[in-house]
Amino acid sequence: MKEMSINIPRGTKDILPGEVEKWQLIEQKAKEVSARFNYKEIRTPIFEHTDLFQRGVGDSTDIVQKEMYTFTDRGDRSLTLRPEGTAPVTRSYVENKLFGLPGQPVKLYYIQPMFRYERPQAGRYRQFVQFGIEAMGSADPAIDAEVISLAMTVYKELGLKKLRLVLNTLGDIESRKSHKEALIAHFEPRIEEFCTDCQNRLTKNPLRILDCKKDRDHELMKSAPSILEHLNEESKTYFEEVKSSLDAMNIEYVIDPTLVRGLDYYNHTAFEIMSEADGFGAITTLSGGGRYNGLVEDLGGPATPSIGFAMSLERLLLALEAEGVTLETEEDLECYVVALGDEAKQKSVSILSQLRQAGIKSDKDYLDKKMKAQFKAADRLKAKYVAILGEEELTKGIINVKNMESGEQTEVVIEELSTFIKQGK
RNA sequence: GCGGUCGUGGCGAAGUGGUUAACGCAUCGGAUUGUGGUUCCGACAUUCGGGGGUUCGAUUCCCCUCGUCCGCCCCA
Repeated sequence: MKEMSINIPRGTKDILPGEVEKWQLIEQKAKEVSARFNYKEIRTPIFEHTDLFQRGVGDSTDIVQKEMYTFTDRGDRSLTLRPEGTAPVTRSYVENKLFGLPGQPVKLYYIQPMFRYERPQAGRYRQFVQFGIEAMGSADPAIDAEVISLAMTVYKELGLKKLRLVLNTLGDIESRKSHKEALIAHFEPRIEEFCTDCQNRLTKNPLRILDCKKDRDHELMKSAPSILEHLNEESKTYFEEVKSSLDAMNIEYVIDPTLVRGLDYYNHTAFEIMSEADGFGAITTLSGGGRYNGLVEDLGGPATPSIGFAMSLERLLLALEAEGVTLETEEDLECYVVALGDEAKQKSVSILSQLRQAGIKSDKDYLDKKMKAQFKAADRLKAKYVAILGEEELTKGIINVKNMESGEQTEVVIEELSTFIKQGK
């Protein structure tokens, strides 16, 4: 590297040919499954007003406190590269009055890059791509199950097997309040025994103490009041119906009462899908989601019960690799045109054009290589056929077509080259 | 924000305080003139992330810096 060269920003990645085909494949799968479940794509801007995330995601969250890419534009507006997809989609839903569309609920999906300022490590990047869906305008527990099912379908159809669906409920506002009070009462007397993070969490969001990895073995952790004990009848019933809908689809899950999602807007159903593949790394969460019945209203829209999830495509790719799933992405060349001499080279341009117009994947040499080197190039590109054009062929008005697998060579009238190759398929 | 690891040609990877920095892969050229995948021969780092210091002399020792990868926090 020369000292003047500029390299890629930390936590970002170039996706080069050879790798990009895998992306195309999983994106295509996400889109196809979404369409099958009747979700429509939505695209929102890469940046939004900073306020959107402060209000939507929550001021107390790590995302807002320390991970946002925020900048001021020339008009002195504070803007932020979106760190997640739900707040922007909700903003758009409200702004474009999608609640007034015929055909409710509104079911949307997106595949877009997200940005968070964090130290990169395996499965964590500063720019990463999330595929996510939002089902807005229904409080039917069956749609919670549909959302989960959609995520699982994408994973399973791509070939992942070692998956673990973790399910929890955070209850409605009333249940959460009751649980929160119980948690504070439980931890407060002995909070000095916990890490400083937990001490801060006590007042801000005591739910997250349960999520602490440092103090997980503390005796108060095990005896902590569970949300499940504080669910009111309505919340309890809701959770039961989500579970029975999952059962009806034969989707397995484990209940984890300590599962707490990191964003403020969640209530009722919360879930995460993890990879249990060996050697996956420290971060095992492939996707996470949950219900957010208050968010639309918080952002100025009508009360709109909604649920969604987001999955990281980077982590999906890691999981596929960890499970040894190979994606079929190879596409060989159909025909390579070898031209010898100036006249043939000129002619090869129109021949290539003929092939490509006929839909045949083809190429030629542009480095003025000798015949032997042209063959090597054709070989490396795994060309099925090589069409050879030299002086002899030119005078006869034909082209020699060699089948690279069999070695068989055939004289073909130039005008019939594409027809000949198509027949060979 | 904290901790660990590493940084030699396009890639992988040896190496030593001191004349020409192994090797493998890839690439390019050649092995009698228009035919590939095998084989053989040849070419390919004035330079060891960057800067400074120690030294007669550093890629190898020290400091700083940048970057990588991994982990913590938290998450997708």
